[in-house]
Amino acid sequence: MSDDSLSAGGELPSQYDHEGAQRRWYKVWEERGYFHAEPGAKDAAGNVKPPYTIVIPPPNVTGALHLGHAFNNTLQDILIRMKRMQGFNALWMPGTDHAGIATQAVVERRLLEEQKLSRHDLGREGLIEKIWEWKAQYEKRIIGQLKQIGCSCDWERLRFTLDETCARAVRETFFNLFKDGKIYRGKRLVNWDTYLQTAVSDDEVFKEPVKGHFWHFKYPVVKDAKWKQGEPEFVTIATTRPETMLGDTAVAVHPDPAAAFDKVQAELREKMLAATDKERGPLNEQADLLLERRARMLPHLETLRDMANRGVMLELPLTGRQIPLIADEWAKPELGSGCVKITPAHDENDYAVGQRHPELGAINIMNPDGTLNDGVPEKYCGLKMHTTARAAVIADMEALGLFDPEKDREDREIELPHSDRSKTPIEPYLADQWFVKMDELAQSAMDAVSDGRVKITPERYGKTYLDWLGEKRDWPVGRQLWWGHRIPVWEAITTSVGIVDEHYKAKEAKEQSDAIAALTKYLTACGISADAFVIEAIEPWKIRLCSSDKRTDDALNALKEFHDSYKMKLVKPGQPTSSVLREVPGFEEATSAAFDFHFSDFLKQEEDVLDTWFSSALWPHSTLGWPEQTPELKAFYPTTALVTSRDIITLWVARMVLAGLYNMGEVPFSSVYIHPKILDGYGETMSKSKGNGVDPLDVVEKFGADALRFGLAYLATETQDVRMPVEFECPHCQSLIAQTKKNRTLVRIECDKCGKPFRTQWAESHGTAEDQALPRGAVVSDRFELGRRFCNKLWNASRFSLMNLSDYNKTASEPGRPGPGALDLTLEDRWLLSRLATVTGEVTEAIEAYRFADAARLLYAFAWNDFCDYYVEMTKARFGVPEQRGIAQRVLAHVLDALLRLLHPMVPFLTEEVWQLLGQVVEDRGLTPAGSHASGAAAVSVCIADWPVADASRIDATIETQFADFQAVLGAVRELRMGQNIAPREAVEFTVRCDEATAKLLEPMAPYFLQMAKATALAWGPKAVAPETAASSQVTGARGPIEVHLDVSRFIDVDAEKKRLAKQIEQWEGFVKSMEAKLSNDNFVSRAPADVVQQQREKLVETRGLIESAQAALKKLG
RNA sequence: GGGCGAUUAGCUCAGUUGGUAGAGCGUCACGCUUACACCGUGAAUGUCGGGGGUUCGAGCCCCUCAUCGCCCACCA
Repeated sequence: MSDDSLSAGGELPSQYDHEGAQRRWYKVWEERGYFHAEPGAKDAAGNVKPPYTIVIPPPNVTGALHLGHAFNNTLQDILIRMKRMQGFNALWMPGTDHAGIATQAVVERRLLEEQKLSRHDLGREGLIEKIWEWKAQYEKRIIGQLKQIGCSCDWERLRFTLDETCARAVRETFFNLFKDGKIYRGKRLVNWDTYLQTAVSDDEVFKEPVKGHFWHFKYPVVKDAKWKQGEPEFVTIATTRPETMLGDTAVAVHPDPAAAFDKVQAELREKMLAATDKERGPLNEQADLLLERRARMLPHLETLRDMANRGVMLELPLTGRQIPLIADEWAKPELGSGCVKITPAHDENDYAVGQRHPELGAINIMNPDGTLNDGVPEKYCGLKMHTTARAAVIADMEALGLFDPEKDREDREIELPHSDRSKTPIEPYLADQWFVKMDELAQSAMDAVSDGRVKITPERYGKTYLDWLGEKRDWPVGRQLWWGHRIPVWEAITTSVGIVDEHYKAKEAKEQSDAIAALTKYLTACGISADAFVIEAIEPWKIRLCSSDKRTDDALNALKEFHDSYKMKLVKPGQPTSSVLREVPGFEEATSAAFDFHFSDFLKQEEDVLDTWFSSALWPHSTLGWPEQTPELKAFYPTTALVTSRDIITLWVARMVLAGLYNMGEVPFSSVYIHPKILDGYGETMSKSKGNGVDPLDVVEKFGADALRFGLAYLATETQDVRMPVEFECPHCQSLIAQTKKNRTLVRIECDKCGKPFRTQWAESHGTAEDQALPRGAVVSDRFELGRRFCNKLWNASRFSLMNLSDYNKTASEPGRPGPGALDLTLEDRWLLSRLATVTGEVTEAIEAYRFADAARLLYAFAWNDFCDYYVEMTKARFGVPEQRGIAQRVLAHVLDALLRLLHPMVPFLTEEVWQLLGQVVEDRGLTPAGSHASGAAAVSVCIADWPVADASRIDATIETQFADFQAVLGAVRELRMGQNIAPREAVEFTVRCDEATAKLLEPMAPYFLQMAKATALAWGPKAVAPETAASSQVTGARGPIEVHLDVSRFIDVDAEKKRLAKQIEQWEGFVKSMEAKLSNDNFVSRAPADVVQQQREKLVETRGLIESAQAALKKLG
C-alpha cells in the first residue's frame, strides 16, 4: 500500500468511501491469489482441503450484465466466500456463453444498421470474425462488471463455451452419442425463423396476439363417378393463414360427427353440473348454440364423411391439383365449417394428421427466407408467405368466386408465434434436423432428482424439472447458424454412376464398402485412432462419418483439396483414383488409398452448428478439462452447488444433469438453488428490450458494491420475486424520476426538476448522434438505500471501535490489563457474546440452506440493534471507567472481529477495509488464548480468515432474558419521558418496583439508564414506591410485571399523562375481555393444553393488576 | 385448459411446530447526546384478498371464489 494506505491512527471520514475500498481491495485479493483453487490444496495443518465448487451460469456475451446477473452472482459469491473461509478448497469457475442465435443475431443486426451488410456479404469466415470481436468486447465488459461487484471467481480458469477446451468436450460428447445411436437425423416440423433463417426451439418461441382474420374458402368437389348427384358441390374450410392452402394435401372431416357432437355435449353438461350460478348463464347459451349447430350441420357433415369414405376428390383452387377428402378426428364438427384443410409441411397438427395418412405426403411450399418456392404455381413463386403471397391468394380466390370478402372474412385476434431472437413471426417448416434421443438420457436425469442425488431448493422446482423431462421429447440440436460448434459429421456419395437402380445395386454395395475401408485406412494413416471415428452406410450410395478428433477436419480437408484439383481426371469411369493421384509428387500411399473408390460427390461437412445448450450442458465438466482426466476434474467434479433462476431449469439444469451422467457417470452437482427473479415496479421481468433493465454498475457507483450486495441478499427470500421499482437519476441535478411504462421506452428524457434533457440506455442502440452526445441518466432503485445505510452504520460503528481501541496494544503490555481467560465480564458483555454465538450459528445455517434473506436480516439486526444500539452505547460509559476499559476493549475487538468475518461474504469491501485497520491496532482478538481469532496468515485478510464457529458455551438464555428486562425498563423510561415531552437534555429520576431478583439484576445497570435515558433510579425492588408526582408504566419482565415510575413533578403534563393512561387501560381491557371469554369457555379449559390454560390465567391476573395500578395513577392525577 | 407462486401497514417485504401481527422505507413529534442527521428517541398506521370449514383457538391447516404473475399445453 502506498499513497492509498490507511492508518487507524489517522482521521477516518464519517462516511464510508465505497469507491476507495473497492479500488484498493479487489486488486489485492486477486494478486495474492485468494480466488485461485489448486487441486489438492492443503490447510495449515497439512490436510487436503475438501472441495467446494460452483460453476457460474455463464452469462451470454450478447451484452452487458443487468441486475438479474448481479443478483445471481452475488449469491454465488456469498456462498463461495463463506466456504473459502470455512476451509474448503473453494473454486468458483467463471466463464461466458457464446449464445449462438442471440449473439449472431445481435451482430448481424448491428452490421445491417451500421454498414448495411448482411451475413452473406461477409461470408461464414467474415461473420464469425466479427462475432469474435464482439465477444472480446463484451466478455471484457462482463468480467469487469463481475469484478466491480466483488465476485471472487478463479479468473485463471476463465472459460468460454466456444473455446478449445469446451470444443473438445462438445465434440467428444457428440461423437459418443453418435456412436451410441443416440443421435439421428430426421425430418421434423420445426419453428422456422425466416429472418435468421434457422430453426428455433419451442422454448425460444413466444406468442403475441396480433389482429388477423379468419378466412373461409370454398374448394370445389370433383364431380367424377364417386360423387353423387345432390351432394355438396363445394367444401368450405377456414384458415388464418390463407397462403398455406397452396400446400394443402387434403381436407378432413370427422369420421363420426354424431359421436363427436355427443362427446362435446357431454363435456359441457359435466361442466354445467360443476358450475356456479354466475357461470351457468353463458354455459347455457353455449349449449343452445351447440344444439342448434348440431341440428343444422350433422346431416351435412355425415354426407361429407360418406363422400370421404368413398374417395371423393376436391379440386385445390389455384394449383390445378386434386386432393382427397379424408376422414380424420382432427376435424372438429363443433368448430368453423366442421372441415379442416391439411397442410402437413406447415402446421404442427396437420403434420400429425399427415403421419396418420402417409399416402398424402407433404408439400413444402416455402424457401428458407420465407418466400414461396417452386412447389407452387409459378405466379406465386418468390412471394412472401404472410404478406404478398397471402394477398395474391385471397385476390385470386375472390376472382374465382370461391371467397367473398363481405361474408367470408371474420376479424379475429390470433396468437401468433414469434421468434424470441429476431422478434419476427415463426413459420412451421419441414426440415432435416439432428436430434438427440432423450428416452434413456431423460430417465437418468429424472432418477437423479427422484432419488436425491441432486437436491433442488426450493423443492417445488423439482416438479418443473421432472414434468419437463418426463415428456422425453427428443432434443433437436442442430441450428442453421454460423456461430457455434459445427457438427462434426461428413457425408459422401459413393457411387460412380450417379444413378441408383436395381441393376447397379451390387456394384454400389461394393463401392460403398470400398469407400468405408479406404477412408478408414486413410484416417488411421493420418494418425487418427480408429475408435475416434465411425463411418456408416446410410443409403445404398451414401456414407456418413462422425469423428471426435479435431485432426479429422484437416485430414478430410486435405483430401477434399486433392479431389477438387483432380476432379477432371477422377471422373473417368473405371479408372482407380489412386492411379491418378499417385502421379502427384509427395502424395502418400495412405492418402491415395482413400481414393481407391469412385464417387460423384465428395465428403461434405454438415453446415449446421449445435444448439448453444449442447455446450452449456457440458459446462460443469468441460470447464474442468474433460475428456482429459485432469487433476482439476478429479478434484472438483462433481461440483457442489448450482445457483440459477427458474427459467432455465429445463433448458440448462436438466441437460447438465443428463450430460454429466452420460459423460462422467456422476451427477454434475449435488445441490441446485433456484433464486427469485428480479422484476421491475410493474412486476415485469427486466430486460434490455423493454428498457427497464438496470446496469449494476449504476448501483455500484451510487450506492457501492457492498450496498448492492447486501441489498440483494436481503431480498433473496424463498417465495417472493424481487419487485424493484426503478428511477432515472438526472445527471444534471441528481433528482430522481420514476420509471414508467411510457418513459422507459424513450431515448431521451427531460428532467422534471431542472428541465434539462438526458439520454437513457436506449440511446446506445436507438438514438441519433445528438441524443448519444447527451449525458446519460443512470437507472437506480431506492431499494439499495437499506444497504447503503447499513454499510454506513457499520463503518461508523467500526470507526467508534477503532478510536477506542487505538491504545489497545499499548494497554496490552501494561500491568493490570485483564488477561485472557480471566475476564470479569459484565452482564452486557455476556449478553453480547451470547447473542454473537446464537447469531453465528443461525447465519451459518441460513446461508448453507440458501436462506440469504434470513442471514442478511439476522446480521442487520445483530449489528444495528444489538451491537450499535445497545452494546456500543453502553460501552461508551465503560470506557470512562479505568478498571472496566480493558475488558470492554477486549470484548469490543472480539465481537467486531467476528462481525466482520460474518459479514464479509455479503459486504466484502467494507469488511476488508475495517479488518485492515483493526489489524493495525489489535493483533489478538480472542477472548481466550485458544480462541485467539486473528493469527498467522489468516490475519492478513478477512477474505481468508476463518469463518466464526458458534461458541455454544457462550449461549446463555438466562442472560438474554435478563437483558430483555433491562431493555424493557429502559424503553419504559424513554417512553414516559417522551409522553411528558421532557426535553432530552433534562435529567429525570425514577423508581422501579419489581421482585428482589430482578432488582438485583437491574441495579448494576444504573449508569446505563443515566447514559441512555438521562435517568437516575432512586429505588429498586418490592419496596420501591412511586414518587409523589409520577408518570407510570408497567412492563412484563422475565419474572413478572415490572413497574416503572418516573418523577415528573417538574414537568407534569396532566392531560398528556391521562390520555396516555386511558389509552393504555382501554387496550388492556380489551385484552382482559378476550381472555375472560376464553377462560369461561369450557371447551377451551378442558381441551386446550394445561400449560396454555395456566398461562392465560396468569396473564389475566397480571393484566388486571396492571389495569388497577394504572387506574390508581389516573385517580391520583385527578 | 393443466401446474406453480403471490395477495399481511401508504410502499417493498418478513412471519419459525396453529396461541389476538413485525421490519425497512415513507409519515408525524422531539433531538446536531463527544461513531454515525446515510443518525438517535418516541408515535401513528392492519376486518392478514373474499367466503366457507377443521379446531377451545387460524395470517398459518383444508375447501372455494377473486385478482396478479410465471411455466406448460392448446388455439382451422
